[in-house]
Amino acid sequence: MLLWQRRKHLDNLAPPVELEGTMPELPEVESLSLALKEVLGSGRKILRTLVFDSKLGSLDRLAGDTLYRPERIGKGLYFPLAGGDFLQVHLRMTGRLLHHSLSREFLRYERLRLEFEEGVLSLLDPRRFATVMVVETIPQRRALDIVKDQVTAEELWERGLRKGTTIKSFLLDQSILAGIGNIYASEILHRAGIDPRRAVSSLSLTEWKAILNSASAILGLAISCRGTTISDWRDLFGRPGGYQRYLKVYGREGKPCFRCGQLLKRLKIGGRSTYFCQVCQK
DNA sequence: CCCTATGTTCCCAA
DNA sequence: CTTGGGAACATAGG
Repeated sequence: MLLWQRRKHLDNLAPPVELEGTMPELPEVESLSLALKEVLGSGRKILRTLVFDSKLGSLDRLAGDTLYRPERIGKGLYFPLAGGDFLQVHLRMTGRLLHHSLSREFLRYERLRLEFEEGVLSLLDPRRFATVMVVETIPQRRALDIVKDQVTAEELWERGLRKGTTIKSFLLDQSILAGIGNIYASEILHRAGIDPRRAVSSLSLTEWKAILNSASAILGLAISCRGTTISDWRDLFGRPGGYQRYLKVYGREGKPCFRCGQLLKRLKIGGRSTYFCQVCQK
């Protein structure tokens, strides 16, 4: 409300248009990245920048610069700028990007708008956790990315031997494996038949191969579905994703396992809800 | 009022 | 040094 009033003071746009928020993991951010590559082509000049939330800091220097197709690193997006810097975007819990042509309407939860000769790129974020900043370099030391890199079971097994945590927490550790979030971690372990409470150091090489196969299949399918829409995820053009119909355990506490019929359990691991089947996952 | 939430960071304790 | 717990960020929905 405050944002809208401030916005209204700045410019003379129509009242807010209602649009929902999001919550992106690797497949969702990858879907945005692929769509942005189409939209931005070989680079698009930013005609005007509108910042509606002072939490984002000053992004004035973007106006007049050229925005190029982004690279996804983990759950983050890095857009090269003509000047050699990068625009770093992380959507956190509820951030969302929308490409549209509603040049005169202020969108609900809109925090940032980049205007191009054709179209508008907006950041929408109800909870205002998303971060946008201009940085000089992209991260050099990178975590392993199951979609972009040739990750082997051997290297994960070896990394896991030295850790004193659970496989669930290990999969969510962004400094080791980039991009896996809370939904896909539960799904990956169910498909692999691994109990999320297992000590990561106890996993065999064979079990790691199962986890890696599971992760590749699930993340790949989720990308081709343009992500998972449980409540309100939408892609760059406002369309829902399709992976929700493939979810086997996430959000299904007390419902029967599709594989064995056992009622699914939920517990907290590392402070996050974790869904699994006591029978299928050992 | 209670609880939950697809993420990350920070402080503190074991 | 590591790990986990809890709080924080801020808002909506059940």
